Order: sequence, then C-alpha cells, then structure tokens
Amino acid sequence: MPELPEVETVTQSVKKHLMGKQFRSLDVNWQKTLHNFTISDFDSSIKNKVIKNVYRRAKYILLDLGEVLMGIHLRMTGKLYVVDSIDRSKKHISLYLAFGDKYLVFEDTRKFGRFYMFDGIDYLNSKLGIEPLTKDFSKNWILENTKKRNRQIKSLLLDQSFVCGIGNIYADEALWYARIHPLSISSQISGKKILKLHEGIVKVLSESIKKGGTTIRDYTYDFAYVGNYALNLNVFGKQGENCPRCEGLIFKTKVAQRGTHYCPKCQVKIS
DNA sequence: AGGGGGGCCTGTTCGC
DNA sequence: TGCGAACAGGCCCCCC
Repeated sequence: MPELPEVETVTQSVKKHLMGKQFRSLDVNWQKTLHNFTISDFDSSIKNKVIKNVYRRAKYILLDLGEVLMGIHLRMTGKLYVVDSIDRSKKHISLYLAFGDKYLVFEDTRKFGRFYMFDGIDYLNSKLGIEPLTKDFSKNWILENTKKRNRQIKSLLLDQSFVCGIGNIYADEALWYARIHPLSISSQISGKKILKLHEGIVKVLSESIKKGGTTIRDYTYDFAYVGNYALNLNVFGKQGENCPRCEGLIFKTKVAQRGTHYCPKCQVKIS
C-alpha cells in the first residue's frame, strides 16, 4: 500500500530515467487505467513532449510536460518502473509507455491505479491538503486545524484534503506514537498530544523515506520490495502481540472501514 | 459536517 | 481436503 514515503521513493526512482525524455507511444491493456483521457489525447498532448520535471504531490506522481501534467496514482497495488523490454509473462501490466530505448511500465494487480491528465497543478491543489513534510505543516497549523474539526482523529488523518500522504499504516503508527486512541475526537485531544502527533507524523514518514532509500538500492527494476519491507512497525498488523511500550495487548478493530491497530492500555480514549 | 456503506479489483486467508 | 466467502484497502460517490 504505497503511502507518501513509497510514492516519494518511486518518484525519485523513475525521475532519473525520465528527465528530458519524450514518450513515443502508449499501449493500454486495461482501459480504465486512463481516468480522464484517451489514446488520442495522449497523441496530441503528451507524445513527443519533453518531460521537464518529475515530482510528487500527495500520493500522485506527476510528470511535467510543459503544457500538461500527467498524473499517476498507484492506489493499492500499482507498481511503476523502468525496463529495457516488456516482460510478456507478467499478468497485470495495465499499460506501458515507450521512451528512448526503454519503457515505463505500470503493473497493477488489483487495477485500482489510475493515470490522469491535468492542465496544471491547480486542480490537485484545490483537492489536496497540506504536505506533511513541508514547513507549512507547523505545530501551530495542526493545533489550529485539529481544534476546529470534530472528527475521529484517524478518519481525519486519512482525509487527503486535510493532510495528504498518510495512509492506513502510517495513521496507526503515528497515533500509537502520540498515545492517542484512533476514535478520539480531534477537537478534544490535548494540545500536548497533538504536538506529539505532529512529531509522530513527521517521524514515521521521514524515517520511512530514509529507510526506503537506504535499504533498497534501486526500485526501478525491483519495485516489488517497496512496502512494509523497510518499515519498523509498532502496531500495524501486530494484533495479539504485546505493545512495544507498555506490555498491553494490541487490538484490532475497524475505524472508517479500515483495519485499525492500537494499544488500549496506552492509547486511551479521553485525552 | 461527519459517518456509513458500496463499488472498484484480485490474490490470499479463513471457515465450514 | 476443497470450496466458496470474507478480507485487504485508497479513493470516490451517494445517502442519512
């Protein structure tokens, strides 16, 4: 489940291959992958345009082609990588793009991943919240903005229009770090715990990027290892095990339709 | 405004 | 053992 750190790592990985290149062709095996454009849109707006930049916004990988942006969202199982030739034995290649003497491949078992065409970044900016690894995401920002919402904190963390890039795994880990119960109402959590949460979010995301970057040398040819591989998880998937901090037993429940892991002993509901 | 549920998908795990 | 059911989840959309 690629979240911000995995998307960042993949972005950097493909970037070094794509900068300054031009796509020659697009081959689509699963039509729904193209969310809001067609092959003929590709031919007229993307094909033969120079890739000026490759960057990440929230969980989107964005290719800046000057006039347009091509956006890629990996969703659950999307894998994006560069190869010298297409492996026809792979069952789940949704599409691939040819450039130079290489291919940018999008492989996606569950077919949730999508490619988009945007005429600029404004549309995404209007839908997406603050980037948690920028200085805009300050202690004051989180104090003010959790206070004015009355939402279950885990749902709020998963809301991409609030803070972007956090998914199910990092939400659980950040809440554990701050000793906050996932069902706590955001406006009722003490300022002290909210500051811990801020610290936890920055910590789990940035440490994961760091580990991804060092543990795995090059994702380009072997993206399969991106995921939980590089993470030190404290609660996610640890139901039934002891809390690494307090000897409590980690419990799994559902919050906002998602599997949610926490320690009932040290993540108490009332702030 | 916020919460719940369904849909999109397929490989894996679970239960009878 | 073998089969179908349930589960996994990021995001969108609809409903209350």
